[in-house]
Amino acid sequence: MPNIYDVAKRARVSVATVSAVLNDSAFVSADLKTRVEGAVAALGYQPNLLARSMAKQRTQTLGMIVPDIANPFFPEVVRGAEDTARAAGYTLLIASSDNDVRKEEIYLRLFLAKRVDGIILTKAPGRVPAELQSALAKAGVPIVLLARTVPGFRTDVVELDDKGAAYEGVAHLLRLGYRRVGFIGGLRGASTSRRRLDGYKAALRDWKIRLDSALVAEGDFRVESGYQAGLALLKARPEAVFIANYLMTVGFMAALRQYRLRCPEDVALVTCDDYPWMDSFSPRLTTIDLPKRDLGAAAAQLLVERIAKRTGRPRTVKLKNAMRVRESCGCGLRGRVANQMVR
Amino acid sequence: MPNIYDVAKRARVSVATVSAVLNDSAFVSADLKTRVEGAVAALGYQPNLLARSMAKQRTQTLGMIVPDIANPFFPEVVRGAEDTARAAGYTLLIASSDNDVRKEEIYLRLFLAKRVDGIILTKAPGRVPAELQSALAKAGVPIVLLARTVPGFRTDVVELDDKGAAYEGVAHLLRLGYRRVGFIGGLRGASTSRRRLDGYKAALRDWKIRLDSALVAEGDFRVESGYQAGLALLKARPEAVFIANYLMTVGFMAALRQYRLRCPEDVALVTCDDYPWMDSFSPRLTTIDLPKRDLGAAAAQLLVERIAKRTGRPRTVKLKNAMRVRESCGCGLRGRVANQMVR
DNA sequence: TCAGCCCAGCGAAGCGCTTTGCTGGAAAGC
DNA sequence: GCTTTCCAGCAAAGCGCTTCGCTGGGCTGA
Repeated sequence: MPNIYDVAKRARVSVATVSAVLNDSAFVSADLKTRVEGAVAALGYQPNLLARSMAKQRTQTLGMIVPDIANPFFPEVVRGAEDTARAAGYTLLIASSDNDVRKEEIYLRLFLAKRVDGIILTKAPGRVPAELQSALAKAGVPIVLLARTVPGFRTDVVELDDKGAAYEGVAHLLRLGYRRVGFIGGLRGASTSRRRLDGYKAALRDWKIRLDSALVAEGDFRVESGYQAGLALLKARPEAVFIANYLMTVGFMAALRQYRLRCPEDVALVTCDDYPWMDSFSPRLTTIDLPKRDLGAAAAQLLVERIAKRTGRPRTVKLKNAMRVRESCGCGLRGRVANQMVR
Repeated sequence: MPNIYDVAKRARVSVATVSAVLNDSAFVSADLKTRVEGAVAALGYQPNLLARSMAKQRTQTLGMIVPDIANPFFPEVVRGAEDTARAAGYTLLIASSDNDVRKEEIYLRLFLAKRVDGIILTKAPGRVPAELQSALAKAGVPIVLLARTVPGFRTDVVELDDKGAAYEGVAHLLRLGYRRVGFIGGLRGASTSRRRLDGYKAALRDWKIRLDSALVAEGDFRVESGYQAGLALLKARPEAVFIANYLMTVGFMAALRQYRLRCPEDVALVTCDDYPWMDSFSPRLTTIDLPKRDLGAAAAQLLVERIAKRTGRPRTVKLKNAMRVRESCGCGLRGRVANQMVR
C-alpha cells in the first residue's frame, strides 16, 4: 500500500505538505492542494491510522467491556454506544468479561496497551486491583462506568434508576393486592443488584409489609440462576415475584412450569428490561423498560466529551425507566388497572 | 507511561535486549533477563501495542461487520468470534452495517486504514465496489464471509445450511398434513434468503404442491417487515407458515393477533433460529436452531488460520442445523409426531 | 533600490517498538 | 600462544505518520 512519501513524491511536494492537505492543518496553495489530491486519488492512498495514532498519541478507539455481549441486554447498549462513538469519529473495541474480575483485568490491561482513548466499563463485581487502578490513572485513560457503579472510583457514570425500577415494579404488584411478593435479585456485588433490592425493600416498607427472607433469592442475571432461584422461592408460595432481569425470568418460567404453576394466575410477575418480542408471546410480561440504547449512547457521549476535556468533576447521568404493563402482573385477572396510588 | 528506553536504562541494557526478553525472540543470559524483568516490574511497564503493531506490521486486531449487533442473532455470533479470536491473541473491532452497503464500505475502509489483520464480514446485499475490492486485495487483508456468500468473491466462508433449514422446517409442516404452507423470506439480495426460499420450494416440490405466490412474502429480517409480511400473507389463508428468522416471527405474531388468529390452532409456524427463552413462552416455537456461536467461532478460526497461512484455496465450512420441535408447528394438536418420512 | 516581513513549504525529529546486521570478548582448536 | 569460531548484546534503521521550527522568495514601505 502506498504511503505518504509515495504521495509526496508523485505530487512533487514534501510529506509535510501532504499531511497539511490531508488534515487541513495548514494553509496550502490551491495549486499544491490539487496536485496532492490528484496523487492521493491516483494512488488510492489511505492514510495509515496506526501511524497517525502513533504520531498523535490518539487512537480514536474506545474500549468497551460488558459482562456478556450474548446477554440480550447488552447488544442494544453496545449499539447505542457504537453509533454515538462512530458519529464522533471513534471505533469500538468490545470484550465480554463474564463478570469475572480477572478477565476484566486482562481486557483493561489490553485496552491500555492498545492505547484506547477511553473505556466504557460495566464493572464485574469486585475491586480493581490497586496496581491496575494506578496504571489506569497514570495512563490518563478516561473511564465511564455503565450501569454499575463502583465505590471510590472517581469517574463519569451512566446509571439506570435501579432502585426506582424495582420499587415501581413491586409497588405495581402491591397495588394490585398481592401481599406475598418475592424478589429475585441479580449478581451479588453489582450495585444494580443492591439497588434493586433496596427498591424492593422500600416498596414493602411503604406498604408496611414485613420482609420475608424466604421470598428473596439471589441470582447472577443468567437463565440457570433464575431457574434455581425460582425452584427455591416457589416453595415459599409467593403470590407474585419481581425479577431483576429478563434472563432470570426465563429461568424462573421454567421453574414455574416444573411446579405446574401458571403465570399470572398462580404467580404474578414483573421483571426488569423490555424486548420487542415480549408483546408477541404469553405470558406477556409486565416489565420495567430500561433504556438500553440510551444507556450506551450516553456512555459514549460522556466518554467522548471527557476525552476532549479532561478537567472537571465526574459527571453522572441517570436515565429514566418506563413501566410496560402487560399481563404477567395479573392486571387483567384482578379486573383493575394499577392506578390506585398509595403514596 | 514508561517506554522501552526507560526499561533499558534502568536495567542497564539496550532496548534490543529488552525487546528480546519481552518477546523471547533471542537468547538472553539469565543475569540480564532478571535485570530486565526487574525493571519491567519496577516501572510497571506495558509494551505499547500500537508501536509494536507499527514495527511488526501486524495489529492483532480483527474487524467484524455484522448487519446489526442489536439483532439477537448476532451477539451470540460475535461472542463465538470473540472467544476464539481472544484465544488466538486477537481483539475484535465491531461495527453494524444495517445491511447498508455504503455503511459497510465506510467500515471496510476504516478497518483497512486501521490495518486490521483480517475481517469477518456478514455482507450487506449489494456488490463490493471494484475500487474497494482491489484495495482489499492490495492490502492483502483476508476476509471471511459469515453466513452470507457473495458471488465472485474468493474468500473463506462459514455457511449455515440455509436451504436445508427451510427444507426441514417446511417438510415438517407438510408431514403434519398442512398443505397451504406460506413462507416469509429474508432480505432481498442476501444469499441466505435465496437459499431458504430454495429450500421452501424444494420441499413443496417433493410433496408435489404447486407454489402459490400469494403464500410467499419477503421481509428484511426485522420485526416490522415480519408484521407487514404477515398482514399480507394471512389474507391468503395459510394453514402454516415458515419464517426465515426470529425477529420477523415476532412481527408475524403481531399480525396474527391483529387478525385474531391463534398459533398453532389457526396458523402453525416453524421458524429459523433458536433462543433460550423460547421454552418459556407461548406459543413455544418450533425452530431450526442455527449454531450461532459456532458460526462466529468458525469464522474467527478460519480467519486466524488464513492470517497465518495466506496461501491455499479458499475454504468453506458449512455448519449443521438442528430442529427443535415445540408447539408452534401444531405437533400436539394433530396428535402425531412428525416422523412419517415421505422421501 | 534595499532592508524587513511574511508565510507557503519543507526538513527533520519524534512517536515506541522490532529486527538486522555488526562487534568484541570468551571459548575452542591447533 | 595465536587464530578462528561463536554468540550475547548492541547500534541503528525502519515502520508511516505529525509537527516544530526554519528557510527563502515575494511584497511592502521608506
